[in-house]
Amino acid sequence: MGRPKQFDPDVAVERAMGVFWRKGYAATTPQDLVDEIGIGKGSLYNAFGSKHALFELALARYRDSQAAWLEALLDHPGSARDRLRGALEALVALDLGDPDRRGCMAVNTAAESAPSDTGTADTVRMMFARTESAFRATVEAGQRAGEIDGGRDAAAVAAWLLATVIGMRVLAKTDRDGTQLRRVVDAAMGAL
Amino acid sequence: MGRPKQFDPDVAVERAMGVFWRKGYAATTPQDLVDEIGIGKGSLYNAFGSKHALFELALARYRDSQAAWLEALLDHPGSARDRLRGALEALVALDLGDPDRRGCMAVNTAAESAPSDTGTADTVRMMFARTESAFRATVEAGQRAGEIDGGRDAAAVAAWLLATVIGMRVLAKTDRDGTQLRRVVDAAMGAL
DNA sequence: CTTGTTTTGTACCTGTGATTCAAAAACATT
DNA sequence: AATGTTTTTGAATCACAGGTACAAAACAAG
Repeated sequence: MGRPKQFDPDVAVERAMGVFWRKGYAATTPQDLVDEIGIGKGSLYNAFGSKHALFELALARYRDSQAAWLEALLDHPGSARDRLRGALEALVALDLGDPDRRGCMAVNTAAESAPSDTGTADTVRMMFARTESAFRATVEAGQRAGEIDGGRDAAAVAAWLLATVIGMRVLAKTDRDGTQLRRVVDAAMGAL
Repeated sequence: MGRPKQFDPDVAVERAMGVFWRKGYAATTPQDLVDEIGIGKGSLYNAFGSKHALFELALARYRDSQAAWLEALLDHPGSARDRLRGALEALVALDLGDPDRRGCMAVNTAAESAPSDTGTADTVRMMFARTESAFRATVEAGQRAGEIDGGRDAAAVAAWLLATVIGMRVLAKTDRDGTQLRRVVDAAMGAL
């Protein structure tokens, strides 16, 4: 059945994800990719077809891992408010801990490519929808537990939390010391 | 004093702003720019030096016009809450009214270029700071008027409003019918 | 009307982006 | 060992990005 691959495509997608994440789609060159992945151009195009196809794989992988990460965080034991605060603080720590300050790959992609690239826009929308759903479930749990005002529209609160998080992840790219981000978390939790 | 320019540099910067705004920095070519501005390449490079220099001018123009627009909105008569809601709704209308769904050029730039391009990152930070200041002044006015809880940290609330707006402008690029955006406004005002 | 200055249009150039191709290499099957 | 299939390597391709060079053109000053 032919010569076996000398590299793991999953690893290659993951490395590609790192490059696209840091540099953005348009600014990433095939040379950047082969340098990072450690394979030849022929192998890359044989395996993935095009830069854009590889990007879609990388973005889908980002979406899945990121969404799972957030969902796991919100699924922790504890009160709904604590879980929400914990998730926001974890996001702040994640963004501030990244020496490259890449922010969120989905947000970056939305800003760079949507709506002209409908394929990636769909993937981004999908991730936003998953995030919003996770927030909504937590908010509704908080309402049932009496921690959050039941009169509020949970769907609207979830959309607002999503917007807050997206904004934070953009701010993470320009905020140097993180005070701005921490303020956002405090004010958001105070407003909840 | 030499041959006079056959084009208005201000108009040229404004048109360049439109192209960069729609396509992003990396994806915009000098050819795109001369096509849109309607001048030759020689004139473009003679007048502006480089693609990047022109981008900085375009971004600075965006920052000034956008910040002034928001400040004027928040400076309207009426209660602080009404002014805040009015500003958010105006932003929603602005974003949904754009057939290209370009969102906010500063946000797009932050996502695409910060923090690797420190020059543009500074311009973006400057615009964020102006926006945050305008929000803060409005929030403080609301606190003095008793419309907003005086116990809240106005700076934190302003940062949180900034994050909310940034998030909305990213969502504007993927949200098709605008229901998501309107929900964000409702929930944010309800939480204030 | 000459001179000096600045702009303009066109041609040009170098590098690289994205992709393809040919041929050799590494397997499985028979 | 011969064959068929798939991958790898590395060169080659082709267009275009980003910018430069230069001569002609359009002005002001004297």
